[in-house]
Amino acid sequence: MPRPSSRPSPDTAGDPGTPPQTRRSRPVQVADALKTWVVERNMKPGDRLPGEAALIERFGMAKGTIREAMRILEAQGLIETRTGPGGGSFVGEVTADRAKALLANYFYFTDLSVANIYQLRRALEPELAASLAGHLTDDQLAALEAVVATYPEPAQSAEEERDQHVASLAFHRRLANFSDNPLLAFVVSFMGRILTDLTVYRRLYDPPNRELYEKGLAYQTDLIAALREGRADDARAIMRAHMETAEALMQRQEAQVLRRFFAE
Amino acid sequence: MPRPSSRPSPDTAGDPGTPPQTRRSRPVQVADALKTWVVERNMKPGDRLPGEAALIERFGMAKGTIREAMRILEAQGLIETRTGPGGGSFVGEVTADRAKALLANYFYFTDLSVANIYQLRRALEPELAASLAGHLTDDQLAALEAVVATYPEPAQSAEEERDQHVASLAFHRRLANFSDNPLLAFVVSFMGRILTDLTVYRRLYDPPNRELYEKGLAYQTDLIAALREGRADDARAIMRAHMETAEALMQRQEAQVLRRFFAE
DNA sequence: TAAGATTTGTTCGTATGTATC
DNA sequence: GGATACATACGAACAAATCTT
Repeated sequence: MPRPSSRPSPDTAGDPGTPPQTRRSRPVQVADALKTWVVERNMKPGDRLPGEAALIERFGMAKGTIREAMRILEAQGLIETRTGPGGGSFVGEVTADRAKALLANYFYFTDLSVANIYQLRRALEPELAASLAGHLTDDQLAALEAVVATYPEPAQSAEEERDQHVASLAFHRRLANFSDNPLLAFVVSFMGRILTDLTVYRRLYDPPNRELYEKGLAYQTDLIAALREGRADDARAIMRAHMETAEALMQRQEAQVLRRFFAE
Repeated sequence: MPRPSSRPSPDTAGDPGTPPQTRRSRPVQVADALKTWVVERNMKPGDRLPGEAALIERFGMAKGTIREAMRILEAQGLIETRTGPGGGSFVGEVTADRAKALLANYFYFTDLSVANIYQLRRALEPELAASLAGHLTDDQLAALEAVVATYPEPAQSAEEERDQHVASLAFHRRLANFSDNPLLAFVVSFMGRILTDLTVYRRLYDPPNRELYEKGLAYQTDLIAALREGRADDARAIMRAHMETAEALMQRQEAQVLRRFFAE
């Protein structure tokens, strides 16, 4: 049964002014078309896209091609898909987690050092703290205090020291998410994620430095007080000092950032 | 011709300890498996992955399923695919541009204001300038001077003012890419991209403010001199002052960040 | 509970396009 | 130009998930 092969040739003569540069596959074309379609109609997360059958008809392409296009959009977090009646594809909000995972893949190939990350933390987190001073609700302050309360005694080993550092990072990520600046929140939280998930702590010998530990934790109570009382300059100074301590802790543990892909 | 349908049931009884949470589709499973495969074997960009036929056999799945998996990886920039003899799929480095595009999609749903972006620019770019002072080659300095040379006369209209601001952003992005800190380079460059591509400038009336313009451009020659002579503190101060001027310019023009999806 | 309807998910076989030799 | 090796695309059937009755 010979099919008519009505598929239009990809290089249909015309359009000499726009060299197609890298000729894009059909699934990519469909994905791009759907993207602009969503933008033009100003669709919002949750709005439904045409079903497979409709898209097959509208684009005049086979089911497999359409499905590949949907997987492309899904991989970027732009749509979600459900089976069953009432199912279909829907505009999906790109979550912060997904955006961080996609960005982490970039840094899989472009390695980061602890020093690289702390250059940004030193610049950003003091500003974050200052901008939050006097703007946190009691609930938010309580949430921060709850994190502090989880810390156990001073670390007895490098492993415990690591655990405490991870817990401290949770404090910072929570703080970041209180910011009303989405970009600042994202960048700070992203660094926290990298340091939490991707960092290996090498120092398995030598006793923990108790003084360094206490300096590393005491700041949080002071910081919360400054935040509550709206002392922006104090909050900034406290955070700045802490960043230096934290970086020293990381260096002392010979921490390294690992290479890894992220799924979702 | 009845096919055997030897497809294994997705919920093959066992494994009660690991509730599969959100059951993942087969293409996603394949994509994840390939990701860990690449990481475990420490493969590098350009290394070749098994061909379609091999993957079909290894995973025991149909061609369409495998192809959807490849589109997922491709959409994330993790592989590239070529047709023809010697073709196939290859590990592909995630480019900075692609990472920025994926990240920009996140901020499509999480709107940014000019003030949001400048909060980070004020914190980061002075540090960037300081860290670069005394570390740039003559070629790099010449490249910066070349950008400065492209600026025309003081703007006669808000439109020209916009053009000059865009040109100035190019200066900053170039500077960012000279950094040996990939994270800092990425964040600064990303902000430059957003401001360049996504910003609309509203002020179409009122004469440009000549004094503001001159302050807005003179800094670049001073900055280059400070960079060349290794005066880190000066470079920081110059950049800091410029950031304030630039933000004022944006506010004066009532600039706004647009919503838009990015393709590649 | 069960049956039916609806929509995506997966498979198989075949044909076509593309780059290399 | 022809042969080869690979990805790309098509179409029809079947499977699975999920909602409704």
